[in-house]
Amino acid sequence: MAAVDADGPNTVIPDDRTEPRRQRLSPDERRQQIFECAQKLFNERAYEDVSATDIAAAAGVARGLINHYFGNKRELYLEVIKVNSTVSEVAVAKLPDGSFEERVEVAVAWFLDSLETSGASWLALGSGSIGRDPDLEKILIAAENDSIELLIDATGLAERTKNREQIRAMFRIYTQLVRSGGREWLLRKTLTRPQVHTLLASTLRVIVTEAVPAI
Amino acid sequence: MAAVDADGPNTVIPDDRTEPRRQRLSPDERRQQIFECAQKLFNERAYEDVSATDIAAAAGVARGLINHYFGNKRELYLEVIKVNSTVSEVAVAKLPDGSFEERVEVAVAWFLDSLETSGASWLALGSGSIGRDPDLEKILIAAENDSIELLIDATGLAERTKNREQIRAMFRIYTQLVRSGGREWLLRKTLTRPQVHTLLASTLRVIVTEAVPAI
DNA sequence: GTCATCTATTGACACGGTGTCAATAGTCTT
DNA sequence: AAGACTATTGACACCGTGTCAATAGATGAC
Repeated sequence: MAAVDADGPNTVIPDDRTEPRRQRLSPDERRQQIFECAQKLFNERAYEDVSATDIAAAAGVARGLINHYFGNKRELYLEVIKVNSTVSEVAVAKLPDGSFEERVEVAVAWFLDSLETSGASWLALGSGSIGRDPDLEKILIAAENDSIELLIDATGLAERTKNREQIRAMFRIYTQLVRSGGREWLLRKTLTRPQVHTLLASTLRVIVTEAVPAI
Repeated sequence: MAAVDADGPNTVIPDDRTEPRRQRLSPDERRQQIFECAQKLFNERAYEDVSATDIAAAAGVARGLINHYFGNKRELYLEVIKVNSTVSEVAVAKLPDGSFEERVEVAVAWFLDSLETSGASWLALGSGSIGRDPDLEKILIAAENDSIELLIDATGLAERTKNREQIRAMFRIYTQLVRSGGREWLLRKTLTRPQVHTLLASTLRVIVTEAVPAI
């Protein structure tokens, strides 16, 4: 336990007895308050390391109230994840018109650029501490979704509405390749940027020309 | 609770009373037997969905015996993971002499096979407590290294001693592709096995034919 | 201002999971 | 066949979850 301790609620109330011991809020407020406490705890520790009792204590509330508002612990957790994972509306770089190969080159270069500039902390977690820092992780997930849309644009698959979810899945796989490629280049320094670039570009091409058509 | 039910042991013994109700085995045998039951269950379901009681029931044994032999449930689980993710030398030996394409096909098929059999135990790795558990992490890194050696063999790069560490790096990147591909196939179920197979095979080919030579 | 009503909130309960440990009962030795 | 050794058991204590009738804070009526 970090900040909140024995005494209970986040907003610590002095021993003033003007406040009733039982603080009654509107359902919306209470739900929100519990949610925020849960969010904080789930961001600090893993799911199984956070007990409903912990959340209730942090919110200064009886454990049963959690079930009343969220059904069960898992549902609360999923709601936290959901909110954490919502895609931020970040403007994605506009890709130039050009041949397929050119657009792939530009997309890969863009990936590596953004890795280089803003990716130091981003890469750090992938290797060892992926569950440790969910704040970073949620940014990652949002970035991943953005990346997928970028890839769909870059590879000219935007019109293909048929098996969109499967195409997304393939690109989601590919983003992992980008991530681990960046790790070898920037963190372990086993590969140079051109080497990683070659690897990423050729795999992206082959995914679009062979794997996607196979859907 | 799938196959084995109320009555207990895997090797069902008829109501013949010649067998003592308590079957005493050598520690090695018993340990092995419990281990195999645990392995089966952990491959079918996730860690938290398999209770020690389930394992004990499957083995036809008192629950306490699990703790006696393995300490606690988590240690037993780690041992299963360790064995599951250890690449058997058999697999390497099975790589046929043949064209490059054939060997790639076999290697990819082998990867997917071992993913499929490892099944649910693989689930816990990506989502859950990876950074939090150094023991688990160590096991996984070792397994990754084994996979890399397998890939070097399969792709006929064993002789190439020149930039060995860079080749390793590229295959390390590739193993992440395998991992996330498996996740889409087995966990998210967004892709079918043939689809993932196509993706993995074509990317592996292109890595060897384009990315590795570029070193 | 007081009362009645509504409902947010509580706390005790049942249940299931885990790890421990003294007691029990196969098996092996002599 | 008796005794020693130890594999195996089963009950116990503890912890976490979800449920639900009871409780008490707030709100509106008068």
